[in-house]
Amino acid sequence: MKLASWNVNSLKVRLPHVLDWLAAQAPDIVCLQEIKLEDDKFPRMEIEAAGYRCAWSGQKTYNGVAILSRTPPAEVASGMPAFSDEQKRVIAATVGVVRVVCAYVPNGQAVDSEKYEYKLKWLEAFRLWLAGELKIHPRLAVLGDFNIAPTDEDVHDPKAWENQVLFSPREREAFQKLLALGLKDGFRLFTQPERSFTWWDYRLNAFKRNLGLRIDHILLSSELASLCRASSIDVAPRRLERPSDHAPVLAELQLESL
DNA sequence: ATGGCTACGATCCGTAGA
Repeated sequence: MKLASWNVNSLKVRLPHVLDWLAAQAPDIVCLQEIKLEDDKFPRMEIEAAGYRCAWSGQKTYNGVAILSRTPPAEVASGMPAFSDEQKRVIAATVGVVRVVCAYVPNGQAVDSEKYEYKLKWLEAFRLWLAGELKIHPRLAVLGDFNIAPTDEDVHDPKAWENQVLFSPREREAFQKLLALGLKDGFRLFTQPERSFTWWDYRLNAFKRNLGLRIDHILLSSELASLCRASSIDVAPRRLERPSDHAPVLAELQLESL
């Protein structure tokens, strides 16, 4: 089973890229972030025609998340019950034997901003909610744009990014606390190329120069981590005309034994 | 030089992203 996460930065603009990518990679489950669509504008027909069923939680202009899967997503839930939020950042669904959480963690804007405090509060609520979800669903996969580069390896220039949003100590600590729930960073279960990133600024030719960050992640519960056979970042969509600024991250699970 | 792109919804610039 192939799982993927991709911040598409507007599903309206990126739908052709998404459809091409589904055909090229044939993932079983895809979590999308920043779809930036109201619910009634979701391109359900086009995605179903490509062989996927969908669950989504959208809003106008900002945020919005979706889960696409070959088999229909069941027990769909959006948001976190104990954290009321206008912003559509979380959707969860059961696909086969796996519980999937798709998350778009707040960006945080700048370390001295209100949005940064909101990000940290959001992450603490997320941690508490995931702790409960893990107890109910031992086969849990948490995919999304975390807007946190966990370690120096995940940043093209750690010195320059020191104390900046996306890499500040409090954010990285919040990320480690998610891992402390018993989740594993799927990408780091394997030896990976140096300078592996999932996001590159649109400016400064950042992609061509590989000036990126690894901020999109697939976190796996212990049970799923033990079944994970590969993980990678597909940079091909970032090379296309009018790309998302994020590339998809993938993980493969061997579930036949279940 | 505190910018540089891109998407969006508002108009022909401001907000937000990361």
